[in-house]
Amino acid sequence: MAEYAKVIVDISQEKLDKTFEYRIPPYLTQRITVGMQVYIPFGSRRITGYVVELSDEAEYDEDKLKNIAGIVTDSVPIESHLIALAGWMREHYGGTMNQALKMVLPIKEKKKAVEHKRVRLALHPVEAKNQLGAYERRHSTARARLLRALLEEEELDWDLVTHKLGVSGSVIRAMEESGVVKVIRETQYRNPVSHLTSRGYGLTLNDEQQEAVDAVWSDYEKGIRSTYLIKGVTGSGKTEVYMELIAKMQKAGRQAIVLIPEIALTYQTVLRFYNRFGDRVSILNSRMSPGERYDQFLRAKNGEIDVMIGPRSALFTPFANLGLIIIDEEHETSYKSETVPRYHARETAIARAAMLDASVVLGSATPSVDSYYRAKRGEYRLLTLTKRVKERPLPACGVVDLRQELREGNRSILSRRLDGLMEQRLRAGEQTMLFINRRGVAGFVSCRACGHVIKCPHCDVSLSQHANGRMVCHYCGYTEPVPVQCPACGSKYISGFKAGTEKIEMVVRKRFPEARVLRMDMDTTRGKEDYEQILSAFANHEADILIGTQMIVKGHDFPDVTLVGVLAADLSLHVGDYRAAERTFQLLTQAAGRAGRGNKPGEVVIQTYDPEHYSIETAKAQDYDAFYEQEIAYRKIMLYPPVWNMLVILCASKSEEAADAMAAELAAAADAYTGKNTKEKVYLVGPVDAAIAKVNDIYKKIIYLKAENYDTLVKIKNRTEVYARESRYYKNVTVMFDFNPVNGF
DNA sequence: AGCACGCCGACT
DNA sequence: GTCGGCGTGCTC
Repeated sequence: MAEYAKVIVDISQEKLDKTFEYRIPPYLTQRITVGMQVYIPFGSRRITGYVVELSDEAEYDEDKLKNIAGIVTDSVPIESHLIALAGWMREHYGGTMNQALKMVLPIKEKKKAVEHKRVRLALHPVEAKNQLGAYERRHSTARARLLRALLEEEELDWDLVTHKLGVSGSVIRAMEESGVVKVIRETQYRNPVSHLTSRGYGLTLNDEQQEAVDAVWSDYEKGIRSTYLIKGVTGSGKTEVYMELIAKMQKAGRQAIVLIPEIALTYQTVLRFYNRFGDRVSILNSRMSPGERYDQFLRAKNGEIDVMIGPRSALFTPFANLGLIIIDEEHETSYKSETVPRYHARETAIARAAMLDASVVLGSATPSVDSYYRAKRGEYRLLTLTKRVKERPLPACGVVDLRQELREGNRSILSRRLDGLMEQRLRAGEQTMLFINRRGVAGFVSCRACGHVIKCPHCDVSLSQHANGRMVCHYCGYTEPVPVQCPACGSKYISGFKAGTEKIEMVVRKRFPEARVLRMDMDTTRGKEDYEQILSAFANHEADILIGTQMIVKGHDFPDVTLVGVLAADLSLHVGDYRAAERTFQLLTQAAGRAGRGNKPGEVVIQTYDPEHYSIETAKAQDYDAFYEQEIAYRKIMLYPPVWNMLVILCASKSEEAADAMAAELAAAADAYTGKNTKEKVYLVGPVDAAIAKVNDIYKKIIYLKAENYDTLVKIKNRTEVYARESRYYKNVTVMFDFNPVNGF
């Protein structure tokens, strides 16, 4: 029986991100297991923590060990494997154990939802002024500082006070006790999800669908657990395959998790699952409060449900007998977390499945290059669906060369072809969607006459325009001034590309004054409701033309849309990262998929300065395999993921000197380490400035490492992490790690 | 995070 | 001296 326990303190603070060792009193040895929440004496107080490890021997000084005081019984006991999974995530993605645990565990404290603390002036301004005088006379600088700020603005954010104003928590508490300020703790409650009822119907599968089900199920029955990639064209009925597999799992007494991109988690999608599984299904979404999320997790834990549908975070649903994890639209970049731990749901799902003897099914019409590569190598099993359940013609897809347009005197955003087709649609009472991909476009520099894009001579990525009139490579730091003439054709029409949705809206309104136009982008969609509202208004044909960024190309069916225009397809091609071509192909394919969802045939117009680029040519032909072959060849030559693996180390600091110094130290440390300790070749680039070198006065420096094996990079990360913690800059510099980044960096 | 401890300037 | 404020460091 284990006598000692390692406990992680239940406070999310980096300084406390380590385990503390406790002695297990004899009366508890039988009951304590990994994952339990326990009461522990900590300094002079008593707090709670989680048991993360049991051992027979003490590592820490035996004399200093204290006893575990008891078990927290009203908390939901958590599966120990979720803690193991948190450990795996921490190891593989960096960050702290606490951050990983917070991600994985159902909300810890039952009552306390997200608490937002604010500091408020509790006195009349007149009294406060007197008090301020008193503080100043007493030289209570911190108190005076806070009070002065509160006289300007009655209520301040707690974080703002503690960080920006530099007033510590103890000072605020003292002032609260003397009645000068009041700390407001507000919790946000939100409405629960509406309930649906089941119509409980089964379904018949076609041959292909049945084969896919059989492939997975026969493996399952033989005790084989694997990862399956279902590559199924749009409309081939992947969801039916998922549901059939879930039903089989359900009969076998095991549960399933279905991950769906948040954006596709619509009423219709959920309804299909409800229709099949009734109230054995639950959903999770980002609008739910931690409490609601906790309730759903509780239901899963209590065995009230068998299927959980939700975005990335639903992966951590605490099912007792999880048998299947499905990831729909597995190519979606939203499966990669952008906050620490920067985990990828696909990889993490596979890790969790391995711990629980479960299977993983990935599905996509256009799989990620990563997954397809793994499937082709036999790491995943590839299953293909080629037949469309409802036979509908693919939309006709045409490419317009914008260089040609310019040569022939058309300088408008709309090509003549697109313009003409839009007019036709308007007359026919059909709808048009115009799509511009603007995200992450850090101002690449291109020639409007010949389409030439200025690239880094060393890195094969486009240079980004910076405010100082120079262009910078975000991979190696190479820099040169923006040229006045195009180096390829000599034209003076060379500049950073800018064309926003607002500008397009203006142009369209002017050109088609009679049309009803909707615009959807970051500016018009403040909240989730705006988003839904605009899309449903358009779906109800309350407008003729919808203009938007990538948010309009995902989810939602618009039966009356028969024309989709992609205004500048290459915009996403020149974001300086190695996934640009993949992202472009995916976006074009999705955009094309919006045309002709109803009975009328659709048409797609792709406008571009770079019509010969393979991602555009293959998207036009809707030929995934052709795209994949070109793309994987490029990744192989450049040793980019998935062929090799990449680790990005980010150093962020308010002080540029500190960030530079830390980055330099870490680069040197990583370099020295790889030279000595890894047999295989490791490439290190940097430190260089991040794509956005300064955000909110925080400077960002980046180091890139490439190695064939992921584990090598994990080792380097571990080594660097330790090194960073020992550095004298550690206090002032945040160090983050990102493996195989997906959304640029 | 929160608490004790110890330093330091101001005041009886 | 000593009182109170504020920064620092530690918590198994």
